[in-house]
Amino acid sequence: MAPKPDVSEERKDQILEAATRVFTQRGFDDARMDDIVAESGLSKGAIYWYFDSKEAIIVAILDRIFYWETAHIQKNISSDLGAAKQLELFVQASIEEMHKIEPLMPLFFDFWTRSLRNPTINQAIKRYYQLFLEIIEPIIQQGISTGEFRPVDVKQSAMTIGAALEGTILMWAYFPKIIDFDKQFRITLDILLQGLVANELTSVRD
Amino acid sequence: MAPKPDVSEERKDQILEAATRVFTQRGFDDARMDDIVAESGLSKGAIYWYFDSKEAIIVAILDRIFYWETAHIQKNISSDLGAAKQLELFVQASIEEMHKIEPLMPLFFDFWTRSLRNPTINQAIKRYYQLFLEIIEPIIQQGISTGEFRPVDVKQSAMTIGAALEGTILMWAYFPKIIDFDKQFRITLDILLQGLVANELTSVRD
Amino acid sequence: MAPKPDVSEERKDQILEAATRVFTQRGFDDARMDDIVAESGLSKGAIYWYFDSKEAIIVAILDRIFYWETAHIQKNISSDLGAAKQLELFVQASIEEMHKIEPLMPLFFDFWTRSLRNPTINQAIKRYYQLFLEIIEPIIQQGISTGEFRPVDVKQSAMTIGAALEGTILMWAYFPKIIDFDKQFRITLDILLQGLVANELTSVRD
Amino acid sequence: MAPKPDVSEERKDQILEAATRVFTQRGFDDARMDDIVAESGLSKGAIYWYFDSKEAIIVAILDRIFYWETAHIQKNISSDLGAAKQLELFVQASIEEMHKIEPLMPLFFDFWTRSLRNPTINQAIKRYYQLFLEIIEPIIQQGISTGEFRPVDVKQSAMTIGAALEGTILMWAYFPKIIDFDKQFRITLDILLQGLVANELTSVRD
DNA sequence: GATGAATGAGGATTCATTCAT
DNA sequence: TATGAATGAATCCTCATTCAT
Repeated sequence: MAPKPDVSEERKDQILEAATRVFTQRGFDDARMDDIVAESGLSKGAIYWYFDSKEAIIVAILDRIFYWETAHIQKNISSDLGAAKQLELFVQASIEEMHKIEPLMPLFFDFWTRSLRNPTINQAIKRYYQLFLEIIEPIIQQGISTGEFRPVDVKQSAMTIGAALEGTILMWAYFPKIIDFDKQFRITLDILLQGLVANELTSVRD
Repeated sequence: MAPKPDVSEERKDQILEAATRVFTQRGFDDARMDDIVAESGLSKGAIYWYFDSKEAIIVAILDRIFYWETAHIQKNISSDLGAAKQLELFVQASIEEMHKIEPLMPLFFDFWTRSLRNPTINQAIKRYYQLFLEIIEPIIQQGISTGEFRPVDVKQSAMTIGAALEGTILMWAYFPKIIDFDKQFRITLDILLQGLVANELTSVRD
Repeated sequence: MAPKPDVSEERKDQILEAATRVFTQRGFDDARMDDIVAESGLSKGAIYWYFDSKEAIIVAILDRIFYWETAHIQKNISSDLGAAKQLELFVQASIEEMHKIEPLMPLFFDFWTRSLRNPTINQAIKRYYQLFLEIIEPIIQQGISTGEFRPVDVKQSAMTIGAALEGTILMWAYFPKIIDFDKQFRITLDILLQGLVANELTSVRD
Repeated sequence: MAPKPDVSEERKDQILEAATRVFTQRGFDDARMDDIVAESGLSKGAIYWYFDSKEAIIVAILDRIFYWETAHIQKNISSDLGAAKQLELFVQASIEEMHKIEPLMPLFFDFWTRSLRNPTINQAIKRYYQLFLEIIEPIIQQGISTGEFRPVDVKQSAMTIGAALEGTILMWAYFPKIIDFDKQFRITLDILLQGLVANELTSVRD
C-alpha cells in the first residue's frame, strides 16, 4: 500500500483560508468555530486536530500573512540608485503589496487590538514594523552620506516615513472612497522626499 | 421637601469612568459586565438603567472622548501667523491632547476594530478625522496663497499630515520605549514642512 | 380644608384596566410591570402601593371579571316558564355576556393555565363554574318533575350543558371565522334540548 | 469499526420526556432549563444541541402528542354500522385516548395559552381539532342520509359534539373528583344522540 | 400617597473545547 | 486521522420588587 500522502499542509491551508474569510467578515470575536467548520467543509474535530485553539488559528493566519509579506519586502534595493529613487521603488513595491492584502484589512484591525493582550501577536507585528524600518533606514543613511539628504536623524526619519505610510492605510480604511490610495502614497512620498533632500534651507524653523 | 437632585449625569459618568478603566485594561470583548459593576460600585441593574447594553457603553465612551477632544481642537488658530507656524502650533496642541488621552490608547484599538461593524462608532471616528483634516486644510491653503508653500494639492497634503500623525500614534503603541512621542511628532512636522515650503526645487523626482 | 377625596378605587380601576389591556395583548408572563406602568400612566410606586405584586393584579382582574359576570348571571329565571324555555333564556343571556367579555378571551386562557398552580385563581374559576351549574340544575330538575324532560341525571346533564357551552367558547377561540358564535350556541341548545325532552324513545342505545 | 449508532431520536425522546415531566409539573413558564437538564440526565449543551430553545421543546412535545393522537384517531370507522353506533365507538375510542394523555392535561393548558402567541402551536391545535371534526362530520352526514338522524346542519352539529367533548375535558380539569369522566362522556353522548335521532318532534321549540 | 432610581437573584443561551468511536 | 455529539462554565441581560426621598 502506498504511504498515505501527507495532507497536513493542505488541510492547514484549507482551514486558514476558511478562517481568514470568516474572520474578515465577522471579526475575531464574533466569529464562531462552527463558522470556520462550515466554511472549511471540514469537521470540528479536524480543525482541532490541526490547531489547538481559536487563538492558535488567529496567530497562524497572522504568521502566514507576515511571512508572505516579509518575504516580498524588497530587502535588496540596489544601492547603486540614489536614495530618493530607492525610496520611490520601495513605496512602489509597498503599494503593490497593499493591493494584494487589501481584502484582509479588517483582519489587521483585529490584530492590532489583539496584540495588546497577546504577546505572540504583539511580537509578530513589532517584528514586521521593525523589518519595515530596517529597510528604510539604510536608504536614508545612504542619502545622508552622499549628501542627497539633509543630515537628519536616521531612525526618526525612517519612523516618520513608516508612520506616514501606516497612517495612510488607517485613514484609507475610513475614507476608502475619498482616498485614491496609490496617488495618496505617492503624494506623501513626494512631500517626505522634499523634506529630506538637501537644499539651502536646513530647517524651516528659524 | 427638597426636590431629589438629578444624579443621572453623575451616575453615567461613574459608569463610563469605571467602564473606561475596565475596557482599557481588559479590552472590550474580554471585559465582563460584572467587572464594570464591581469597578463602578453600582449594581447590575443600575448599569442597565443607564445604558441599554455593553455596546452602548463603549459608544458612549467614544462619544465623550471625541466630544471632549473635538471641543479642544483649536479651530481658530490665528491666520495672522504664517502657515508653518500655524501647523507647528496645531501639532503642539495635538501633542498635548495626546498626552491627556494616552492612557486610553488601548481603547482606540477597540474603537478601530469595532468601527468595522458598528456604524455609530464608524461615524464618530470618521467625523473626528474629518474635523482634524478641516483644520489642516485651510492652513495649507493659506500657505499656498501666500507663496509660503509649494502649490500642492490641499486635500491630499492635509491627508498626508493627518496620516503621518495618526501613523505615529499607531507606531508609538508598538514602540513606546523607542519612540519619544513629542520629539517624533516634531521631527515629522519638520520633514513635512520642509517638504511643503517653496524653494527652487519643485519636485525631487526626475 | 376639605378632606382629600378617596381616589383608591379610581386608581385601582385605572391600574386594573391598564393591566387588562396589557395582559390581553401580551399574556401574563410576557407582560412586564413596566408595561402596566406605561399603560396606566401611573408610576411604578403607585402600582405597588395599590397591589402587592403582579400576581395580585392578576387575581384582582379575575375577581372583577367573575364578580361582574356572576352578578349578571340570571339566577331568578321565572320558574313559571317551561324548563326548555328557561334554558333558552339562559343561553340567550349567556350569549350576551359572552359578547361583552369577548375581548378578554385571551385572559381566560391565562387564567386556566395559572389556575393549575394558583389556588386562589383555581377557586375563583371553580366557583364560577359551580354557580353556572347551580342555575342549570334546578331548571333540569323542574323539567324532569313536570315530565317535560326525560328522567336524566340532573347533575350530569347540567354538566353536559355547561361543558357544551364552555367547549364552544374554546373551539371558537380556534375557529373564530368559521364559527358563528350565536348560531352555534343556539344549535347546540337545540340538540341538547332535543336530547332532554321526553318522547317514546327512552334511549337511543339498544 | 462499527458505525456509531444514531442516537439522536433516542436523545430527543429522552429530552422531550424529561421536559414533559417538568412542564407538566411546573408549567412552561415556571419550568427552568436546568430542571430539564437535571430531569433528562443530559447536559445543558445536549439539550441545546437537539432543540434550539425552550419554546422549540414545547412545540416538539405538542407535535409528538398530536402526531401520536392523530395516528390513533379512528378514521375508518366502518360505515356499515349505524351512525349512532359509530359515534358511540368514536367516543369510546376518545375516552381511551383521553385516559392515556390524562397525566398531560396540565400541558394542554399551556398549549392553549401559548397558541395565542405562537402560530406553530396554534396551527397544530387547529389541525387537530379539524381532524376531529372531519371524523364526526361524515358520520352525521350518513345518519342524515339514512334517515337515522334529523336533517341538522352537519358542520354545526359536528362542532356541537366536538365542543361538548372538549368542554367536558375542560370542566373535568376543574372537577376531577366530581366528574366521572367515562360516565360523563357517555351521558353527554347519550343526550346528543337523543337530540340528533329522528322522531316526530322536529324541534322542541314552538 | 407617589416617585422612579436602584437592586440582584435568576435564567436562557452560547460556544470553545473535548473525547469516545 | 476524522467525526460530531456532548459538555458546562461563562455571560449578557431581565424584571419583579424595594425604598429613600
